[in-house]
Amino acid sequence: MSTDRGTYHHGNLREAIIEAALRLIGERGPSGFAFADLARAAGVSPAAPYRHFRDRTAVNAEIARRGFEKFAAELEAAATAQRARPVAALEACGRAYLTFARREPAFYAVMFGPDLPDDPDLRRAADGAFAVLRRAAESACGPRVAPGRPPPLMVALHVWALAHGIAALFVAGAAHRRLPMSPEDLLEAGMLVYLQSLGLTA
Amino acid sequence: MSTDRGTYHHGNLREAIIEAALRLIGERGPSGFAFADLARAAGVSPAAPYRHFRDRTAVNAEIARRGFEKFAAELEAAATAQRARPVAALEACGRAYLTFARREPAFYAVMFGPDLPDDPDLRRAADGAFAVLRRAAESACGPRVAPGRPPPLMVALHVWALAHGIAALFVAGAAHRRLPMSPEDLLEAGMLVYLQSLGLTA
DNA sequence: TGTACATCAGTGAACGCGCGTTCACTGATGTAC
DNA sequence: TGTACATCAGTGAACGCGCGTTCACTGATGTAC
Repeated sequence: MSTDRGTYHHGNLREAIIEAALRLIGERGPSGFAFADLARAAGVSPAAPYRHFRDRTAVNAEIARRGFEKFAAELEAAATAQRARPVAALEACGRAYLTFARREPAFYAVMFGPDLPDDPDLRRAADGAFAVLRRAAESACGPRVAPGRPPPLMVALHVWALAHGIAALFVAGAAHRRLPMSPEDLLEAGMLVYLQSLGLTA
Repeated sequence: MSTDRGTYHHGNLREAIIEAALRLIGERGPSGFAFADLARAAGVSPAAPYRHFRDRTAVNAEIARRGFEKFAAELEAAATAQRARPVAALEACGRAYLTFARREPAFYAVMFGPDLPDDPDLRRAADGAFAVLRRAAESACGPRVAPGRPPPLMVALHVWALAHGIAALFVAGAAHRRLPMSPEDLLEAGMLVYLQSLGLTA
């Protein structure tokens, strides 16, 4: 933020750029700013960011990577807090999904937005987040899946998709999309119906 | 497309601009082009589009509005084809959702993307599409909702969110997001589990 | 049917601006001796 | 502990470009009489 650093070297420009990008995304939406804006926001000459990032896409990739790591950690924390009750843990993951979308709209927008490169590190981070949900689904489903029931991987995908759909439509989505209940209640009700069908209850 | 029209007046520039925008969005993603590109793509001077659209956001709004109308029509057609079996009709709506996302990625990206104004016409069109799903849910749930079961509105929201989540993550989303099954199968399995729980089967 | 005229969609030249990128440079930092 | 030097993060000026927007205009179209 400080335009006057008082020193020639910034010290932590890389971090400052990421922070500036997150702030700008929060204010104006993703792709609502230019690469040069990052330099300006960090109080640095327009050439300086090139020492750290090739271009805007590289900044996005780094933001998304960190976002997925943070996301994975929060899902993990939510699941761990309910580790004694696997079905409740899975539900807690869903809730954590919505919480993340609400509290970190900038991360969320980049993580699931367009303009992301096919970076291996990024993919790994995203897979890591999904893996948390998958493990939660495996615990919830138990060691033996009854015939005719979806395997845990599919359960994880259903929860992911439902939570993502609710988050995209009603949390991160257009502000004018109103809902006669909270997104959390909508998700909880949906998961309840779904999990009951699998013979699982929290 | 034709740069040489041979006539001073274009005749149907408004349509040509919309078409050009859809084509460009399809090729480079939403926000992957400039307002001036639309004039170029339509083979017209850079000032011409101003006769029809204020700016890029206005073009987006028009695309989204048409997209929602088309979307509503396709959901309606899917439901009508199964009108004898209300639960199957609701499932067909879900499938139509995915089909639309796959066949009309440009419309889809704009309809659910950022950069949309809070236009009343647009909102009406979006509400109209949801209304189709809602009616399908009402038919599927039947006239009397058993106590403890979610009301039809909520069922419609669950189906909408699940379909939207699957579409966003695995149809329109990052190409690297792989799935060990088709999005259609994932949705069908999810709806099956969900509807079974409500005592509904197609 | 023909003519005059109003309308308005599209022209094309022009503008100022800010973006992305480069460049030779400068000065702070850390390390070898 | 002091000095010389290599490294490299950040400077600031400069560039070409294309964007968004404006303007007085032109010519096609439709309508009134």
